Amino acid sequence: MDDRTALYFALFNEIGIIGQLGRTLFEARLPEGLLTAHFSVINHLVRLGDGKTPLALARAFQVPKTTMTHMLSVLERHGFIRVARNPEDGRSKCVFLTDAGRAFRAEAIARLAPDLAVMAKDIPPKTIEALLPGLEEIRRYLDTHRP
Amino acid sequence: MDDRTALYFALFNEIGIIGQLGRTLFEARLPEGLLTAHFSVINHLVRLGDGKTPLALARAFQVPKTTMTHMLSVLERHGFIRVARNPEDGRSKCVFLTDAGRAFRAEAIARLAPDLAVMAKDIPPKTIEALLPGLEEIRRYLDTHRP
DNA sequence: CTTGACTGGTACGACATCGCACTATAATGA
DNA sequence: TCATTATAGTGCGATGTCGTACCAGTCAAG
Repeated sequence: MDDRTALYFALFNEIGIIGQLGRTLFEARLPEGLLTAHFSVINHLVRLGDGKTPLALARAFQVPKTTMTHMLSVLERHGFIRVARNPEDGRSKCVFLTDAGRAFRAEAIARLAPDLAVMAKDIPPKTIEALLPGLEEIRRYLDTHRP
Repeated sequence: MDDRTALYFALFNEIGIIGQLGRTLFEARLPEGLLTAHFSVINHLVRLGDGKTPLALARAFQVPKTTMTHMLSVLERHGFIRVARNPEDGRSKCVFLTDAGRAFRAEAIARLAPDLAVMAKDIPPKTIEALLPGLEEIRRYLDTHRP
């Protein structure tokens, strides 16, 4: 493997490990039976607005639509979302947040915050700020160059 | 959510998305039925030496030992590893790479290299080099502060 | 030794993810 | 209009992940 390949390979390796460890850490703070994947959907709807269709969400998360169907059913069972038919397209639906959904997100973030505060003692905010622009650039690249 | 929490939160968010997109990209280059998780185990054995026990691998990847049992059975079925009993502990086993396993890793990397070469046009190696130290620092922190 | 606690691995069941096939609705075009 | 094609969502089966319970082997106390 040549040096350049090794460099990019190392990047994805580090990111994969951090993602795994971070996910495990976060899920230890979530209510029983809820995963990071579920939180991510709620978080997405809060940040970018609800009313999205299931297919739009599946595309945003780069998962098959069957996976999204299942995730939404879990979220609906917990009362975090409400799924209504799409008035503009009879085939489609629209996903709306409920108050419980917003509360779930707020509480999950509040539960995680202390861990991040501890982490900040070892990894100062300056380090994070320095990393984010590069990571965002890579994310944008991958997002626009999907297979 | 206060600014500092938001900063660290954004970091894990970006890393999660990049991990997801990178994984999808990589798996499109792997043979049918093999996932990044399987490749990672082989890659780990090549880089850090084989002969590890299943439990040591499970800890290294931060997955339950039952998950590792399953992953190893898949790799053994493909002929990529050989599992022998541990001469030093009758309860335990040792995992060894086969030639097919090393070949699988080499081919997977070769298949991914062109994608990385294309990526390098938009995201120069300099950017990656600038990111890696910070990411490694975060990875080490999380690795030594597991729940 | 023998007993009791501990550790490495696995069997099994529950849930998550995902590909395939199918239905219902929409859009297109002859 | 009506037939064809495309799109949104779901049911189902296969596989991956993981918690619990269990067995076999090890270790430590006595």
